[in-house]
Amino acid sequence: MFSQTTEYAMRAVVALAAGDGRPMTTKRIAEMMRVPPSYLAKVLQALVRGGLVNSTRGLRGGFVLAKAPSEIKLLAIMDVVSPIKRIEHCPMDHDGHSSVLCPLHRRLDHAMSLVEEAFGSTTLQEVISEENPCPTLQGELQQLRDLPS
Amino acid sequence: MFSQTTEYAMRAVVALAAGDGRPMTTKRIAEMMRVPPSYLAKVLQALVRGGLVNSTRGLRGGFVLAKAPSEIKLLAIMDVVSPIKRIEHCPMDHDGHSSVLCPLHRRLDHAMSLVEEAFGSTTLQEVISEENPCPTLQGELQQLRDLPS
DNA sequence: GGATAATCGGATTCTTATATCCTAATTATC
DNA sequence: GATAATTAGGATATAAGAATCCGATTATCC
Repeated sequence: MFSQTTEYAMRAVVALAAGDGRPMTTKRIAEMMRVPPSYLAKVLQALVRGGLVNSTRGLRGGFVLAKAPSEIKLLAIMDVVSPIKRIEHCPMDHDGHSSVLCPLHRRLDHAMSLVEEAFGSTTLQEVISEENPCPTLQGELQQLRDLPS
Repeated sequence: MFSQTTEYAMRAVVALAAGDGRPMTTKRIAEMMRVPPSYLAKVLQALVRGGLVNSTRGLRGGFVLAKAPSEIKLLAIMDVVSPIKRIEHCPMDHDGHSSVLCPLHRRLDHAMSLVEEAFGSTTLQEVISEENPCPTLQGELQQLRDLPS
């Protein structure tokens, strides 16, 4: 239901949030989060343009979060790569003279509002501080911590 | 956020539910609900295959609901054309040895569950019996009622 | 039984999303 | 200043979704 790009964007931002604050390269994020590296590069560019992530080029460069994880909502990530388009007026009403939605589109829009609400009330901090039973990611993070600086 | 095909499928089924029970042709539904007729034909075929709609060929043929509107949930329509794929296990965990989701995918899956719940608890009957302020559809339905049998 | 109205199904096109690759620009280090 | 590491951006390929078209099939009516 969510686009592949949204998936990758969320994974990337989670990776950065779970890291130690030093810049992470595309390659490392890609390996860590199992994302196609060349596509991830594009997604990261979009996140930079969207103001969620900062990049530094050159040796020892990479990507870091632009704000603290507690300041980043999941919704903001989605908004960058494929924003939820709420239904403003009934798409069957070509003249747009009705500001009230028809029952069908009221339901559709309501469903979207639930998602918006869910992602709008969750911060990255919550996601990374929650107990993490995913063994794959756990292992990767452990390797990261074991790295020499 | 929902596919165009889902939109069209829901519109078509609402049209049938709001009708008088006589078969409606693709053309009429298309005009009524502002859907590309040739594509609607495909969507209707899918709905027939999914068991939500019955079709009769030939003169005076067309499409009718397979069940009463009170027996059809919005979720069933979505399931036919683009079913919600709940996240069973973390897609970053290639071995699939963890049945518990990681925090990120727990959130993503939860958002989907909200949509599933919303559409799973709404019947077509509720949608069509709700007061309908969409002037476009109102007009079309009025025309339909004024038709000679 | 023939003419007509309608769905059905396949083939095709168009558009968008996903993914890859290569070159240019940038920066730390030696 | 040269070198290696890294992002940025453009061009391109591949896949999937959306939409169209047309001939075949089916059913009704006269």
